[in-house]
Amino acid sequence: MSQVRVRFAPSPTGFFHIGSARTALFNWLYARHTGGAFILRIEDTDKERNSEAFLNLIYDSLSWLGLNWDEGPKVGKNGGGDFGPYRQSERGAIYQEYVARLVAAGRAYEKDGAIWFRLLGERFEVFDEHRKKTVTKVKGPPVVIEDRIRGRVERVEDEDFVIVRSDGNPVFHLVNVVDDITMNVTHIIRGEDHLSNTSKHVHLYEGFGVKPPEFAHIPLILKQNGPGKMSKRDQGALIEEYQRRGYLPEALVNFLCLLGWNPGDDREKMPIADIIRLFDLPGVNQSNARFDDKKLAHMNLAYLLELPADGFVALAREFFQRQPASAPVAAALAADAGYFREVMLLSQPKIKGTEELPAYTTYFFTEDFPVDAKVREKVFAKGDPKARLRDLVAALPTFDLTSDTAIEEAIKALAATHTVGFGDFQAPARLALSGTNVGPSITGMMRVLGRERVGQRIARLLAAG
RNA sequence: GCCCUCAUCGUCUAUCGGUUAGGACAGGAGAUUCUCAAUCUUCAAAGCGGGGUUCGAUUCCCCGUGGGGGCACCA
Repeated sequence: MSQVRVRFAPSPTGFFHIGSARTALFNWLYARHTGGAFILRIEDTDKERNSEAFLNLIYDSLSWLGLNWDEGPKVGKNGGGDFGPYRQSERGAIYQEYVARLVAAGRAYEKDGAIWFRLLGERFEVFDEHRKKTVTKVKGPPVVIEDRIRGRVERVEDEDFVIVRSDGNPVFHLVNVVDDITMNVTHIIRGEDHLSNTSKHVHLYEGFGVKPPEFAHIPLILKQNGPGKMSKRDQGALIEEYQRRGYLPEALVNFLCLLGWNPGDDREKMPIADIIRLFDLPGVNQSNARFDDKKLAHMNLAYLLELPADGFVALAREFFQRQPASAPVAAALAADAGYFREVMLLSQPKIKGTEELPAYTTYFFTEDFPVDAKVREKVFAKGDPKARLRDLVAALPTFDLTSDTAIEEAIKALAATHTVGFGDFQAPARLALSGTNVGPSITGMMRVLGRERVGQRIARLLAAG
């Protein structure tokens, strides 16, 4: 059995989105599972819509997701593999040669300046109601595709089709097939939206006298609200967005695997090594899957929680460095990495995603933080918060602020002497220190902020009202 | 309009003819806690409809219905 060779063939005409990522992922998984080669081929024949920025986005997104390619642009020193070049814009001569072969064999002909592929079979004219014109149909046997995921699919291709436009540019179907032939691709794993095109492709293979590779058409990802498949314009569709929001690529990859595939049991969160081991084409579902950002967020949370301290701090640092409007944080980051670290570690078990970090931690980095009026009203409506704050300020100099447990003991002792509960101190103190009622443990906040700032903030709240 | 394809809780899915139809996310309730999360317990929630085949169909076949995709000198 020869080596498996799969490819991912995006065109740099737009943002890199979830659907493309999953197609790339399934190809990559299959290559890694079988010990085959994962090829990246850039389909940049559409000169009008191509852009270098989108091309770089493809490289960046794949790299971020951890989908390394064995052949393709940016691999090695010369060209990136033995079957290059890997950008269609550099393969014009190859296409010309293959078209010439078809013409020589009588399987292609020129008409209206374009070159058409000739189907075999009886030909007849018919008026097409839908297109309102007379077309030449060809009566031939159906193309039979033994798809590795959908099973047997039959389809009749009944009209000759253009393979080279009148401007000289070859069309997608032609270049796609020629590239797959010349790159020795063994398995074509692509979205179901290409299933109907496959009959054209099979005819082309036959025209070239080449046995078609295996086909595996994977289900599409549907947008979570409204009808249709997910496209670049849909909410949550862009890989770039998750990158910017500080999602963990491992979490996104794990989530994407579960859209249309499962290990056969109840396992969901699993290391990539396990996924590679268990992934196979027969395990891929046939039905389309709807994107669910809640489930993705949950997966991200699960990965976030088990991240080691250093990893989380590094992630937080990267995230804040990308944020444009976080001057106080940036300053703190530069001035006191230790303090930044303590603040972030306080937040790790509490937040659902890195993107919550700014709102969750601003008051650690500035004295100029807002006080939530509603929370304030609520806190002041119960018990005697001012008395508790005065007690706290008075006792503060005697507190051991080196550990959370010591602080907890101290507050409990203080509460006991005033015959009130821990909560009577917790709520007003939290309001004073953070201006709100959500956040890390009050003991952790006191420890990290330090005696001086804790005293000042409580005093400030007391003075204000 | 034509062609292809799919069909289990709201969502992602398990079940390869016989199950109290299981799990996860989301939702409800409770526990715990120093707020909020997390965590744990728990509740509610599904086989699109109609015909077959079979002792027995969610599972196999057919027809509907519904969803998705494709029908270019886009990729």
